[in-house]
Amino acid sequence: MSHDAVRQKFQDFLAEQGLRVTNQRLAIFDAALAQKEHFTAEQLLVHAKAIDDSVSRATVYRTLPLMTGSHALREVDIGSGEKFYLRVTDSNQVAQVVCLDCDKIFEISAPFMEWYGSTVSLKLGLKPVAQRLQVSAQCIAYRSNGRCPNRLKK
Amino acid sequence: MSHDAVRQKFQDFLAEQGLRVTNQRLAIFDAALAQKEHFTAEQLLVHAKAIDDSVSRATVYRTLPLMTGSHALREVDIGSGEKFYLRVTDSNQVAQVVCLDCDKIFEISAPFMEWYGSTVSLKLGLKPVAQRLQVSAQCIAYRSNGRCPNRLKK
DNA sequence: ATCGTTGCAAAGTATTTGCATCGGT
DNA sequence: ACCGATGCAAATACTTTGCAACGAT
Repeated sequence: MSHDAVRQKFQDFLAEQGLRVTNQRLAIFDAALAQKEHFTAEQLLVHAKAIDDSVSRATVYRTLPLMTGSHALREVDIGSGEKFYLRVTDSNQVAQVVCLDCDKIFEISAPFMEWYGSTVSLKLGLKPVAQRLQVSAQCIAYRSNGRCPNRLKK
Repeated sequence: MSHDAVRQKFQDFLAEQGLRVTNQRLAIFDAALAQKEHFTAEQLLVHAKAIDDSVSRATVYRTLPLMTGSHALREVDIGSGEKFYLRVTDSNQVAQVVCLDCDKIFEISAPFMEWYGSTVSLKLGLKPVAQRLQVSAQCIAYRSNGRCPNRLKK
């Protein structure tokens, strides 16, 4: 789906919910969709401010649930204090592999997850809503020579 | 394994690390192992205080990593702000099913998880350390008649 | 002209830390 | 006696919220 189509879908979502289409919301939306990798609320604020300087941190936090609610973004929680977000491309059947050395998050497909969630939830009398699988791992390269090929920060 | 055996293992772990066996650490340990269900740091503080009133919040937070490090407890993060802990009984190959209606956490076995973690991590050049699978679901009973059989709070 | 939306700063929530004192070894 | 461990309160990190001004419909 093109950017414009996804953008339109977001605007339709806002309309359906009786919410207004504001410049700030669109700036945050465009900034979010431009990200190729996982990003935090704080990083999104910086990029959104570059588009529209009037965007505030509060509005970013208030807009993120709207974007996940309209399925434009997916929330990725790796249990590290802050939450990450990622543009929705394919399906929800993805797992995250988090490198403990370089903090990089890899997304990989996990086609069996949905089946598993359904099977197990129904057995408990529950209706599955979402599932997530996260693998924590360490760089083999880092272990052996002290350098992590994917290292970003620190 | 009996409580005494696990307790001894914890004390051995402390000794190995050059750490001291204090009354506070033992009170926190005993309180944690007495819990049958998932608990938070705050809940653990209450129970540990009942055993030894001198236990403080800071010591609970400082002791939790020691207990997970010695594999007496397992950390369970459901992405809800606070972390949960659970006594280790069997293996690590368990997944959590979280009911969005009643906040109850069900633990279920997921024997394929470890295989999956290894396969995928190695493909990325990573050494798997841990994996977790979490399914979010809703009570079917609650959806239909407004009551959740497992409801605890709220 | 409404009434939802915004920015700001203050508040909230979960957890961590500095420091003087305490207590295991 | 040494030096790690503790309680307390302050600090931190991320996110949420109250409120008066703003702006989309």
